[in-house]
Amino acid sequence: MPVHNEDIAAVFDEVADLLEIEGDNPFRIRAYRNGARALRELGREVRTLTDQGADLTKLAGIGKNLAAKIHEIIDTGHCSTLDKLRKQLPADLTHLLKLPGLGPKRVHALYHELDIHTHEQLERAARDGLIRQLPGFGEKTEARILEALQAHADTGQRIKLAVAARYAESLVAYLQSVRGVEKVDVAGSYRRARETVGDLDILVAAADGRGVIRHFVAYDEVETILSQGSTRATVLLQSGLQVDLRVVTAESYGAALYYFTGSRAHNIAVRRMAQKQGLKLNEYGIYRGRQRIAGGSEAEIFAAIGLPYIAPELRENRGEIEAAHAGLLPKLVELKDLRGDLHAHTRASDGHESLRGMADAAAERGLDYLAITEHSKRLTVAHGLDSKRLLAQLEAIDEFNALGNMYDLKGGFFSSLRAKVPFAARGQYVRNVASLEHLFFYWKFAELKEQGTI
DNA sequence: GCCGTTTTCGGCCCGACTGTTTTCAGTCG
Repeated sequence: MPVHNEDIAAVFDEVADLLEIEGDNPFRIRAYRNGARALRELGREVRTLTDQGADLTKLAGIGKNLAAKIHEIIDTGHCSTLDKLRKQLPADLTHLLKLPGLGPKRVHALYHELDIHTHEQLERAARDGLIRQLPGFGEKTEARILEALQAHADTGQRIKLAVAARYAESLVAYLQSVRGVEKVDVAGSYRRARETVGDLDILVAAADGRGVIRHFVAYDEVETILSQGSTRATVLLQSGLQVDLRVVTAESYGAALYYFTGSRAHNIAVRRMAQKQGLKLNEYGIYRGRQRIAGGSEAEIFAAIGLPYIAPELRENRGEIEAAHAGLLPKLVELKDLRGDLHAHTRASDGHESLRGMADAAAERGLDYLAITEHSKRLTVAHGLDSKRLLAQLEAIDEFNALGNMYDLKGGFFSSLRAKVPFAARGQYVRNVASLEHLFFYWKFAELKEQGTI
């Protein structure tokens, strides 16, 4: 049976969970979690490395011990450390950790005091009022456990970045309208532009945190307030999306933005770096002793720790810090780098603009070329072009192109026979890049035309 | 359990909020 990185990472995570419940050395636990993350972010199968006889301890976060366990899992399909732990503790105990509000200490108490290791047992005990009797637990905790069990089915869902953007943008607009708010940003994985987002981390600069937070929790779409203090609050929206808000003063804004953009792994690595320089980095700034030496902007933070600016999209501790040190950070593709659009429709099929309108829009966006990719006659609902109309459009395109640089489209217009990708709405045109097939159709079409075949 | 510009031992990121306490442990991000 093939063993994938994810399988081994899951073993390490479970070992970490069980060790945590047993109250083991926190640093040993962290080492297992770091090992799991290293495997998930490796980018290739560790199995191919072992097949090649590579030394796994060369991987960051993998030492002699974890390397041996990886070999064991690949060779035998088992991890003796996990097997041993599972004999001591029921395997399903780790599921309780997933419930918000239940950490290792409480799960430990629930298991050792009340022999609880399943959701069903937990629910029964909570309903019978047994949980509130445990030391460190109370009525509220018991009630929250019941709530968490109820909500458990629909938690932990990640949503696509574009969907998150809809919630984020209206929340940002709302917060910007609150009096005293100086700046608003969405941090976290949203700012790092990950494909999916688990929750929204919103940062606000304002002198009066309490006032901002009062407005925040009163937002229309807020369903539940999970916590509310003077500098932070957490809510659930009606959609189930969790939103965390942090409020800091303007002088700490850069440090806070950096801190809450993460990723966690990136933060830990950079803090270590700062520590070695005798500096302390937290969400309020960079400190030498008690003196704050930076904090207002991210640029200040990077300057203070001696790194060039690292774009949020790169902050995953996957080599970007080393690359920054070496001056080898990659140049990211930006909107302004986009030279052309290889998929566009006009009113001739199901677009919303004329050829001229599309050319104007392309020129306005600074594009060099634009491909018009109408539907073929096969797609009647989209008013696809038959050969006659297609030829007429080609003529029109040729006429436009003959106008030279009037539109400043260096590559000009060109056409392809059909588009398989759905129509991209105006303003979203950068999202769709035509497949090679479109180009193929274009070239072939041009060739046929040159030959006089069509 | 990992790691090393204080390298084989002794460190390991840091702070806010909640609930249960009566000064703090547990959880979370």
